[in-house]
Amino acid sequence: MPELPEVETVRSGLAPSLTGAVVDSIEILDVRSLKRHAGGPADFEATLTGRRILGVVRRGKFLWLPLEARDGDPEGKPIALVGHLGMSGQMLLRNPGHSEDKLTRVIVHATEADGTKTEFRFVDQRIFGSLAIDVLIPTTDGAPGGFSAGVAVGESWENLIPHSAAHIARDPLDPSFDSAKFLAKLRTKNTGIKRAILDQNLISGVGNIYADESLWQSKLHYDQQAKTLSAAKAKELLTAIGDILTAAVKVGGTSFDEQYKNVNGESGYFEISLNAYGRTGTECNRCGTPIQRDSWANRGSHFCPRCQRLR
DNA sequence: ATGGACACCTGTGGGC
DNA sequence: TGCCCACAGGTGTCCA
Repeated sequence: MPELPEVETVRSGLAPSLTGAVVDSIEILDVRSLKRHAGGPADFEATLTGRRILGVVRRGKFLWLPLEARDGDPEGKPIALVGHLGMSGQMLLRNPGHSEDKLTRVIVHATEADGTKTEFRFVDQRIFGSLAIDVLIPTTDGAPGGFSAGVAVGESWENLIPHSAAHIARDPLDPSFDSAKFLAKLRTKNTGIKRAILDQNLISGVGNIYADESLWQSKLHYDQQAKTLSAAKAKELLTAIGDILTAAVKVGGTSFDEQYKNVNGESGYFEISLNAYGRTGTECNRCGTPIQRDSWANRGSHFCPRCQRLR
């Protein structure tokens, strides 16, 4: 469920507590949450325990925590704890002794830089999300691997990205996002516009909610071929994406059920301003026509059949 | 390069 | 109340 604004809300919530914190111990309640860790649960625990966390970084929907190097690291390569929330993941910070959170899969016990004890709890209903330790490699453009405003320890990890996230394009809130390059590439794509903006190799961070919202905002049908967009229309769409993601980050992400929570276990409020997603049958806020939901690519697409015509 | 189907999972809500 | 089906914010892989 979480898209860029939800993941950014989690990132900014984790950073003050976890930057500079040291991992004391790990509790693995469900090994399936570690399925993307190549070495298995025992290796995960051994590699993470005793490490200092250097920062909290995000690109698109991927989060990672660069870890302090130590003797015995394979090939002396820097590593990070990489997290993805999948459809239903949550990362909660709890005081020791806090009541248990349902569907908790992994708990990392840590001591913050000021000595405070804390618990980082990875909660995930559907287990499409994961935690894994991965090597960090240099970014191809030499710029920082992702977004990590604020506190940090050192900068040896700055221009690196986890190997498992290296194929993910920069997101539109990344200072190193190249708008001109994205727009040019978008207009060569021989595919529908929604498919294109959901392609994390082209632009990252956009998921089903914000895709539908951005297309509604710029009056585009989800199946409109990307290559038919004028330069101006493509730019209008990118502006809508940026504006909507920014607005959603400001209110702490979107949530309409128990599945998305910030690190304190609280929900966001963006649902009040959704114009298309989840509004099947209700009147379009622009023209009054009922919003339609089509089955599309094994999921749903919400749009106004009058404002967003296929051309 | 593109797209479709499917796999990975659990939980909830609606209809009957 | 119980059962079955549809549906849910994502990603990766295999196969035409």
